[in-house]
Amino acid sequence: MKIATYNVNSIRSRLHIVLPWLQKNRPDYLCLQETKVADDKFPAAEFAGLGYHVILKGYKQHAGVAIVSKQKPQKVIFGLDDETNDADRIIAATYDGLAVINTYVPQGQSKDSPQYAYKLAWFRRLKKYLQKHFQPQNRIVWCGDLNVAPEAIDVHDPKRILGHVCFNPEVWSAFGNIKSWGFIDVFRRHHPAEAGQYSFFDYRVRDAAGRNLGWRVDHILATQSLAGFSRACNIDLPTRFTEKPSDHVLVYAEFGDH
DNA sequence: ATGGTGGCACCGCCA
Repeated sequence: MKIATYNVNSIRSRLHIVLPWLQKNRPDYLCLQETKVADDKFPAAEFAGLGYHVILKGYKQHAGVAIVSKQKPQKVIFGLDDETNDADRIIAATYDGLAVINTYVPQGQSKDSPQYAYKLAWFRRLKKYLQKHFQPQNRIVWCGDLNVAPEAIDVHDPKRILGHVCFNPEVWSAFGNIKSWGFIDVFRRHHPAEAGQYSFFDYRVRDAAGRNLGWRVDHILATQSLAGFSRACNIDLPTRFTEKPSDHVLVYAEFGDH
């Protein structure tokens, strides 16, 4: 089983990257974030043309998530299933005993902003959601743009970046609280202590990708029963070195016996 | 250095 996650920063502006990647690599699942498109304008036919199903939720302008899959999803949950819901930030589906949870966690803007409080609360809401809908002993993969760099080796300049909304003890604790529910960082399982592997490069930093000035904020996590079978997890840097790239790159993992 | 770039919406906002 192959799964990938990619913050596209507009799906309509990234089809020239996504469709060839799908065709070449044929993953079972591709989780997309920041599709930035309302549902009726999502380019679903392009995915159907490659033999993929797609479930999606987005409103105009910001956020938006989708799961592209070979198999038809059985049960789909849109949003956090609470009052605020945030259906354009989390979408989950089950496929024959596997649950795929795709999230676009709020970035948080700055530590003194309401958006940051919202981000921290978002992790608490996610914990409730997991407890309500899922069980950690089952096969679950949680992936997406989680807007957290978990360790010093996940950013290019930890001393300078410390205190950022994606890199500080408070978000590490919020993220750790979700992980402790039952998730293992699949990338770190295959690359323990390896620094310099990033999934996000700020557009505003000159030649960020060329100079490898990045952050690892896009993740693939899995519950123990699934993570035990992971075979590889890698960051697809070439998705950054193309025409009109997203500021994120694609991350992919493989599970199973071949 | 209080910018920089990019995307979508509108004429700012979020990242």
